[in-house]
Formats: sequence, C-alpha cells, structure tokens
Amino acid sequence: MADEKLPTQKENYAEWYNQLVLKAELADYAPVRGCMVVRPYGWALWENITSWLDNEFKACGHVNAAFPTLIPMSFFEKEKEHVEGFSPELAVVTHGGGEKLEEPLVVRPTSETIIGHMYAKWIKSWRDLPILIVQWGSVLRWEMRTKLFLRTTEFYWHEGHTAHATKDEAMEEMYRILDIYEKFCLEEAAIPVIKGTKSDTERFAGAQITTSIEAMMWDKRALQSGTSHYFGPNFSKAFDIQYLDQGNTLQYCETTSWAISSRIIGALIMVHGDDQGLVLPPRLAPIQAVMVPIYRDADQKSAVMPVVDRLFAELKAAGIRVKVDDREEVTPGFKFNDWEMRGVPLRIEIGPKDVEKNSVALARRDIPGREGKSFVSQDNLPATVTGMLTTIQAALLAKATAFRDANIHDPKDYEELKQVVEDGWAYSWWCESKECEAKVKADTKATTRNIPLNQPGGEGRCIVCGEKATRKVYFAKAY
RNA sequence: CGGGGUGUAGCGCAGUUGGCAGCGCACCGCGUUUGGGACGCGGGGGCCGGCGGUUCAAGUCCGCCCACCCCGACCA
Repeated sequence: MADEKLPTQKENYAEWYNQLVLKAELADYAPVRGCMVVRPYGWALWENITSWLDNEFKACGHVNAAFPTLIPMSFFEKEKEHVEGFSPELAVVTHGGGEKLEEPLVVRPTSETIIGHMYAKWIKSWRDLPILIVQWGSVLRWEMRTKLFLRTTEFYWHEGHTAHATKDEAMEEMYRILDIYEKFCLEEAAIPVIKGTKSDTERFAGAQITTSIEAMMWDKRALQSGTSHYFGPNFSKAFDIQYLDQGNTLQYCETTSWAISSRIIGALIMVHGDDQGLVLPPRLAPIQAVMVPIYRDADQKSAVMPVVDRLFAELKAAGIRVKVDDREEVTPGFKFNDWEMRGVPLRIEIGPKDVEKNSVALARRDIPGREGKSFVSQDNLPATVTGMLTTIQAALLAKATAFRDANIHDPKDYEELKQVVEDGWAYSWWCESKECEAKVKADTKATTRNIPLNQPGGEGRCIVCGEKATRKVYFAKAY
C-alpha cells in the first residue's frame, strides 16, 4: 500500500523510480543480489504486453516453443564474438546431485547457441525453412549494477529465433519484427521510438547487423527498448545449420534473433510517470478504471452502492478492465492517491450527489488535479469511459512525442554537441568511425544510440572529425 | 573491482559516560470518521547483520567477516 509521498522526479530521479516500483507494487527486491520479484500487479502489466506481442508474432507465422535453461559451456565457445561478449556475465553451474559436473553448464543469458544446436538437427532441406520460433521465458546475466526492471540479473523476455534460406528473407524478418516492436511502442505503450541500426561497437555479440528501437526517458536518457538482429551465416557456421537447396547444394542458413524484455516496463514508468507515481497507458493498464464509492453513513452507503454495482456491471460487460475499491478502512482521499500511485488511467467517483444527479465524477490520471476532473452522466457510461480511455492513450503518446522532439537537437559543431548531450540527444552527421564514436563517449559519456533507418538523404560532415558523412546518428547518454 | 554509505520490530529511524531495547508509520481490536493521504483508546511484534574479543555487564568499545544501497568501468 502506498503510505508516503514519493520524492519528486526533479529532486531525485533514481529514488523516485525505485520507490515508485516498490510502492506501486510492481516489483520487490529478491533475497538474491540483483534479482527482483515481479509482483502480481507488475506481472499483470507484463501479461498485457506479452499477449499483444504473442498475437502479432503468431499472426505472421511464428510459433512458440521452450528450450532448456541450462546450456553446455562448450556451446558458448563455438561462436567467437558471442563468447567474448557474454562470458563476463555468465552464471555457471558446476555441481549437480552433489557431484562436480564433467562439463559446466551455463544458465542461459540468451539462447542462440542451444537453439542453433537444435536447428542443426531439425533442418535438412529448403522445405524445412523458414523456421520461426519464439521462446517466452527468463534469462540470467551477471550484471555489475542492477536496477529494478531496467537491469536485473534475471529478466523476462521473449526471444525470437528464425532460420531462413536467403539473406533477403532473413533481413526482411529482422525488419518485420522491428516494425512490430515500433507498433507496439506507439500503439500500446504510447512511447515514441526511433528505429535504426546499431554501430559496430554497440552491436549484439555475434550479429552482423543489430537494429534497435530507442526511446527517450523523462530524464532525457535513451533506453534501448527492443532489438532485432541479423546474424548472416555466423551461427549457422558455428552450429552447422545447413540445408539442401533446390539444386541439391548444401547451404548455410541465414538466422535472426530478436527480443523485447521486461525492461520495457521500466520505459513505461520513466516515459509516462509523474510526481504522483505511475501513469499507465490505458491499453496496457491492468486496471483501466477504478471506481471509488463515497458515503458518510449507512444510509448513504445503501444509496450509493447499488449504483456502483450497476455501473460496474455495465463497464465490465463493455470489456473495460474496471475495479471497485470498496475498502472500508481507508478514506476516499487515500484511495485517490493510492490508485494514482499505481497509474490507473481513469478514476470514477460516485457519491450521494451523483446518485441524486445521475452523474459520476471522472478523473484523468494524465491530467492531475481539478483540470482532469469532469462530471458526466451515468447514461451510456461505458461509451463515455471507452472514449476517455482512447483520448488518454492518444494524449500520452502526443505528450511523450512532443517531449522527445523538443529534446533532440542538431548541434552546429562539436562544442555544441558536448553541451547538447548533457541534457538531451544530438542528431548529427557521423563518419561512422570507431575513433569518433569513442571520442564522444570519452568526452561526454554519450554513446551512439542508432543510425535511424529514416535518413534525411544527402551528405554532411562528421560532427566530430569533419570528414565526409553519409548518414546521421543519435548520440545520447543511455541506460 | 574501486570510492561512499547503511545494517536495531514489516518499513523509516533514535538509542547519551557501556547499566531493563525505544519512537513514527504499517499491522490487530473497538468506536467515531469518509467528495484529495482521518482520529481516539487499547494491543501484538526483536538472535540489535554474523563470528570472535574486552568487561561484573556490550545495540553501544575493539577485530574480522557478511549483506544491501548509492556513485564510477560492462550490458536488454
């Protein structure tokens, strides 16, 4: 239960975030360092995220499956970049059944290797392709610094792993998924994102191309909110994933993988949250509207509650995720604050005056205080509420988009870039050299986020070295 | 791994020259309250992070260890 005020976002953003996660009962610290317990409210939110994505994946031919948590250590050594990228953060099982294992087992940090191994068994012919499998589960990465949802030792996600006959098909798959991720962020999470390609230094270990969607948090830092990778034949060669083509020639498969993790919940918190707490987009909110009955005594209660019950039934029948807060031990005022902390998009207050006037009071979470309150008729309440939820969903996206756009700058020179990334993003021409990228990082701590797919065209001069550049990139400090 | 900090009731903390372990919130009971975080009265709850040492006596002094949090180098 929310028992205290949060620090404001300006006072202490990190502390605002931590306390919000705990007080909104999204998650709690687990007894193991860096691990979290996702509480029922947080998991309900996650389920709304996963079920939407699951539907989208299935709609374009993907199927779900499950692979083991434990992976032979030797699998990780088969792809050079992959093992180099992941070995620092592997958790390794050395004992089982009271005895030392002959070969250590890795708790999966991602499943390319074991899935590659299985694909090699399953794929013989061009007729077996493509394989489009998604695994829902959790993975473990030994992180040095953790933060609830944003970076935890164990986190939840889906990982899509696909194998194709040709490069074109694999590339198409990578971009198809990136589009789904973008659609999810815009339409469900109300988070504007930028689709783009990662630089070589920011690429996934073992990938030929890594694409990402990048979002701006309230503190103007960037959060990579989803990734989609093209591996070319890297993993196929490491794991012997080969097929016979129509001409009876043995070919290596082209593979991809892609993921959105429970980190996206951190993005929802940081993009929409305010000093009162969480603000959830209606399409993902576990509770879209909460009803708070108001009465002084038994007489008023017996007048109010039948109306509450009737309206609740109507709203529920209309498919709205609605809850009645009928707790007796706390005051309405407390409930207002409590549900605001939890980010419920719409509050419906019903008291004696409303019973008399056939009205209810609606309070929008995204517009705090009096301005967000309106008094509407009880007639056709489901339609009114549905309309309001749609309005709120759109308002959140519009607000987040305006905020992001206002904080992306096009610095004139390197000096200005250094200032800009202190409190925003820079969108600049870049020669794509590691040296210039490293210089920016060393000088400012900002990294390249991605090279957007959507380019202005033409060419310019690298913001760092002044050499010819053909593409623009986003520089920002990132989570 | 480096720097900083904290470990005492579920949470937040106080605890003096070493001398019966406390306060606020939360929790339980009863009553009054209820349109923006109500109040009164009465309760329950402790291996004081762990181990060792000093002492008649340790939450307090000394040593070692452990854990967690915050700030830096890697990552979705």
